[in-house]
Amino acid sequence: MNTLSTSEVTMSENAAGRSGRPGRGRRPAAEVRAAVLASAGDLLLRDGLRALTFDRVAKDAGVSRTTLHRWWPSPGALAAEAYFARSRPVLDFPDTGDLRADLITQLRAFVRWLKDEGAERPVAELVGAAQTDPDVARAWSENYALPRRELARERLRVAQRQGRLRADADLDIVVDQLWGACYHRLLVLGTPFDASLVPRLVDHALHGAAPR
Amino acid sequence: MNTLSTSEVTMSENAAGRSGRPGRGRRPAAEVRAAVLASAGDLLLRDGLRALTFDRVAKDAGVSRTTLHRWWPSPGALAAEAYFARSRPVLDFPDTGDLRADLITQLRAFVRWLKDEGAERPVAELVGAAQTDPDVARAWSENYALPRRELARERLRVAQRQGRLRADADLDIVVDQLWGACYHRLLVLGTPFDASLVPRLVDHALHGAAPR
DNA sequence: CTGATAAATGGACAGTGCGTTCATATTCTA
DNA sequence: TAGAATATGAACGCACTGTCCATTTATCAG
Repeated sequence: MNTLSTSEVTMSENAAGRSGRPGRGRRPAAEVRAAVLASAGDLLLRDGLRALTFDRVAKDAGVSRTTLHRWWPSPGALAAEAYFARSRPVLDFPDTGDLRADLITQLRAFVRWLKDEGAERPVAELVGAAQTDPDVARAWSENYALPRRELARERLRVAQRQGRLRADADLDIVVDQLWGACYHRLLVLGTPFDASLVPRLVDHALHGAAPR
Repeated sequence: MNTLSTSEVTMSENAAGRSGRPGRGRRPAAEVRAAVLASAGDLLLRDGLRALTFDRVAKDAGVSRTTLHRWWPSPGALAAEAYFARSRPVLDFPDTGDLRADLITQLRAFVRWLKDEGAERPVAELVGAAQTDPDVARAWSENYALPRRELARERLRVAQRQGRLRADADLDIVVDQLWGACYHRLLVLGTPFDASLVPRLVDHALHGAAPR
């Protein structure tokens, strides 16, 4: 059974695609790029990563497939770029002086981004593709994972200097235990969770599970 | 550039494959199954999940491609089964009475399994494939992720009853923060780690990062 | 303004892999 | 031992990638 048969995939001619142009010749780079990213983003959100092929993007964006091969090494890499182009810029990490509150704020925003803003599937699929596609892996770490981890680390460093974290605390581990717990459920276990998990998660990371 | 060109993939005729048989007709089920799983496991370990196609497994195992379609819904699902057939059975969780020591033992075994026994790539690739292949997802959670989480939870429950964990501790979160931290680095960040991480990880989970 | 360069286009082709069907030969089982 | 189950080879259609090409047009340097 082909789970990706053509009939299942709705093909909505993209608005940005090919506005009544003639057949051939060079077109403005910005126009082409915008049409491609728009179509790729739509496809990723609507039908998932497996539906995002060069063939479909080319048709939907009104662009030659050759052009896609020219600029993106793989459909996955295009998907990653399209997703980042559309998702919000990285949020600054708040610093209200209250570490617990700031961690809850930021982590809750992360969970809501996943659960309420439709990021869950694209994120899971992109991280998934990154495991076998080096181009996706690079795009993901450079554009998303590592920058965001750095923001978290900075906030934790400040807290540590202020004595709100132990001097010997390993800040990378704290990050891994906060965000990694969410990714663990999302990617590895597939068990549900929502923003109500966040305060408990932060309290566990700050105070541990052992008796005081 | 095709990173999977035929020339790069060494094709080693599998030992279990087709020992000088005639062309047609039914063959012993056990023989066929063993040859398939052996070839699939070899391919997965040697060349990675993307190289594990029905075509290649069929040729390498000396088996008809039709047979593979009959018994496995996708190459990913076959890869998952092949990997579990070859990896060690789930280890019992030790209970020496020392929770910290037991957690370190078990988590260290996990990290060593990843890093020293070649499980890192197959695990990452299988979890990756699970994000877009429901059959892989099911095989992974049923055969690996959920059973192992249950073992960890049981050990934690005992500790909690003995007062070694707070009564209001969330045991799922503890699991997420221990194993999830490793998966976070493996899958999301792609940053290196080894068994020396484990004791710090356990101490953070037990006592938190905040000052006492 | 103009000529050189860069780039997008449609078209075609081969290669790989999936999914399916079929008649046939063989094993398994009741 | 008869009938059911199933592995086999072969073939076909389909989707997608990767690559080439000649042609047409945008862009930019001088």
